[in-house]
Amino acid sequence: VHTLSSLVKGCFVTGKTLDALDFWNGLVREGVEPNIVAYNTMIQGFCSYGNMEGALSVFSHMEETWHSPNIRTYCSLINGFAKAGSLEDAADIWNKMLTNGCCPNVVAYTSMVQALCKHLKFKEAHFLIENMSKGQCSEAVPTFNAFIKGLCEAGRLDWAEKVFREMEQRYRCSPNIVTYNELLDGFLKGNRTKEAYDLSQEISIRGLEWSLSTYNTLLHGFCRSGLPGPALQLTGKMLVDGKSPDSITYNMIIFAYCKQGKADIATRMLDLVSCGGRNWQPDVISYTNLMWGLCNSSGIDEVVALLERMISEGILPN
RNA sequence: UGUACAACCUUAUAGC
Repeated sequence: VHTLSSLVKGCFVTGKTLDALDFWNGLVREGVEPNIVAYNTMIQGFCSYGNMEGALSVFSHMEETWHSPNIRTYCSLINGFAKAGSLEDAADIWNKMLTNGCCPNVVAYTSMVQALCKHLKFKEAHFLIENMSKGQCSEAVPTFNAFIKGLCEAGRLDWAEKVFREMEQRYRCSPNIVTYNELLDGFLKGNRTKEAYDLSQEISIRGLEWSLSTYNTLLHGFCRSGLPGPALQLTGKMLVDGKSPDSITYNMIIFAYCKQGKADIATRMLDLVSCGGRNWQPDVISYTNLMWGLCNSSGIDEVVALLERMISEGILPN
């Protein structure tokens, strides 16, 4: 059984879902009796690819053979359905979990809050959080983060701010850098620049460290507002602070140049950063954006050439 | 020796 779990896990992490299924079917047919770990590995594997039919079929097999799911099983399924945007299915699993006498942990709460937020059920999400025990609340940063993100995305910034204050004062749960990044992004996208700035200062005051996402979030705000000065200043600060840009950083800058009609600069930037010993590889997004930029400023030939270059580098068009 | 990357943040686009 241990071998089965390992094989299945290996197949999933390398993207070979079908092989995972083959191993599973083969060994089960030969009389290997899957245990809870093997079942969870299979279910989590399917869920991580959004293959909820696959996950459910394993789950049914589990029920038919009288194997009890544990909290990990339920978490995988709820999270899978939350990501797939299926609130009803997530709620079904949640209820089944309670029926079977399995108590939700903070991971389960986080996924369920996500599912509710996707459907703008903020009152219900709040109610769910209220149900958590005191001890759970203090450990539930991701749960509050999921809630805050949902509120920000829906433009309910004031509500998000309220949750931000309450999580600490009422629930004794200190925000982390992710919490700050989400709010920062929310304020920037809502054009509440002053509050965004204040918040960015508060991070260091509170003894937290800016993450790469913090820089990227701010950079995106500057690029979006067409503020090349602050944007360049921030990339400078990034390097001084010892943070290496990633694909998100590069793609944002390339796109910003394209939007300004400066596809030539964007092209040079891509070449500069990806060639000559640099370790960045442009991805589909980089190329797509650059092609879009070239469409506006160059001839079709250049665009086609870039497309061919992308394909020759082993990146398939989406 | 097996689920141990089970949950939370940041980038483009077209179509519907």
